[in-house]
Amino acid sequence: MPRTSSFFPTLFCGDAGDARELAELKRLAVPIRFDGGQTIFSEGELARNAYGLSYGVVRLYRLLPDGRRQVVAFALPGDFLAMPLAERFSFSADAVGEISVCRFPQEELKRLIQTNPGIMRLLVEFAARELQSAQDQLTLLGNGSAEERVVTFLLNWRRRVARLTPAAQAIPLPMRRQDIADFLGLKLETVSRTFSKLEQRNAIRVVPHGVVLMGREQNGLFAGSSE
Amino acid sequence: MPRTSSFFPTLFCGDAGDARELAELKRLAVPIRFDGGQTIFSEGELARNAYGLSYGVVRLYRLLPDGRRQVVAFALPGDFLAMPLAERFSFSADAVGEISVCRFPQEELKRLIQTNPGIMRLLVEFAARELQSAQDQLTLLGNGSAEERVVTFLLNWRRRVARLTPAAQAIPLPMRRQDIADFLGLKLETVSRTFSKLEQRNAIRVVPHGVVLMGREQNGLFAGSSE
DNA sequence: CGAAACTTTGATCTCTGTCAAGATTAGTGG
DNA sequence: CCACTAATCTTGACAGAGATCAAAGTTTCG
Repeated sequence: MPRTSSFFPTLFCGDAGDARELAELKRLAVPIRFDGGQTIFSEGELARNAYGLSYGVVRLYRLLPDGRRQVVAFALPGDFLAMPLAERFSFSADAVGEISVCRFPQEELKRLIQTNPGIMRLLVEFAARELQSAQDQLTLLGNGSAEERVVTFLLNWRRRVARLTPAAQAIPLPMRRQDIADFLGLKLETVSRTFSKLEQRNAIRVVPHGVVLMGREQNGLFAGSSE
Repeated sequence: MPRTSSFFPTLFCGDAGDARELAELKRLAVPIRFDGGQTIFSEGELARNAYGLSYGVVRLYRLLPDGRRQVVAFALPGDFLAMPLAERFSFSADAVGEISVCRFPQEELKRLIQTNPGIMRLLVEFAARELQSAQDQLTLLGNGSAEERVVTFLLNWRRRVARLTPAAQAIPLPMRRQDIADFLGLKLETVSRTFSKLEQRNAIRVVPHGVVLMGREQNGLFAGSSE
């Protein structure tokens, strides 16, 4: 699993944000660790803190009254787990395997953002990227067959993971089949069957905690999500 | 159809943004009209201009290589048609019936935004609202039956329209069945059948360019989108 | 008035969901 | 370290919601 720079402020600012702004952000950040399965925050809760991911994978999801679940996104290091500035969380977040996050006191972060155009800028860009990624997902759920959804998911996931840990033969899939299913609007049996079918066709190989994409399975199916 | 304040800058700023910022925004705005069916901009195009909607309805959509279409959102007065600051449009936009927009030269708008924290703030909030609305839609497409999708669409649409034109017995539906279908990830026959089924059950009445919701059909199905 | 566009309705098929049983993996305690 | 249990994943059989194909009805507009 991604073990890289491993500090949210650095990852979030990238090369942009000037040194002073980065320093300010670091000053507010409180590092915290969570075990797999633990909940960082829940839908509807007052957003006293903001969270940025340093290490690991987080699933962001909504629960419907009748128990159905929609995984809205999987967060990776460098992502805010929710838009800061929002009054309340509009989804829940929990750790997929062990993670580390940076916690920011909401009020102070707000002040920091509103007085630093550079950070504000990064935030708008982050929001725009998230929005586009959500629209990609929308397009996928609105039009794609089970196979298209799974393949597109794998390709997008690989791209995102590769950015963090360039080397890597197999694509790590730390989340459960159920998580993937809830992300793709399918049932877990369908996800499982689709994996099997792709494997029989030698398009992928299913390994313990991931998959290996075989021969240039570059099915450019749907526009790739997030940037 | 919505005939209200009818000027984008005013609608966008609401009560927030101070007078000077609003004046600046007005100064950059060039009003333009389009007929129904005309395209304002297309996916992939360089974003030389930004557009804000003053009057009418705009469908924002993506086309897949094989001709399938996903309507990503319907814009109403007060909405930006796309995030300013983006280099290129990530979807196409065309008029549903007659509309008026404000066109802004991208570069100057960018400068205005980056020097006015108030406007920047409004923009972040707009982005956050759009993101949440996209996630609501995701949840709907990932979990909802045809009927849930249609009912949720009607309720959300009514809420948004009501904000602009408070009085209104029937909910206006200026878009085509095909547009609704492509928004909800269904086929137009399914949308049509679902309308018929709801009508037989006396939940709605289908009228020439809209529907009337009958007796408290307050099916609080999914979290209501956008804000 | 008449043609084109749009909508509704019908008949059938298919993909995915549902229900159920096995197989595999992970985790625990002896 | 192994046996045993619980959790997760895979596979099978069947059913159903929505897609597809086709035709009739309605509205729009020149």
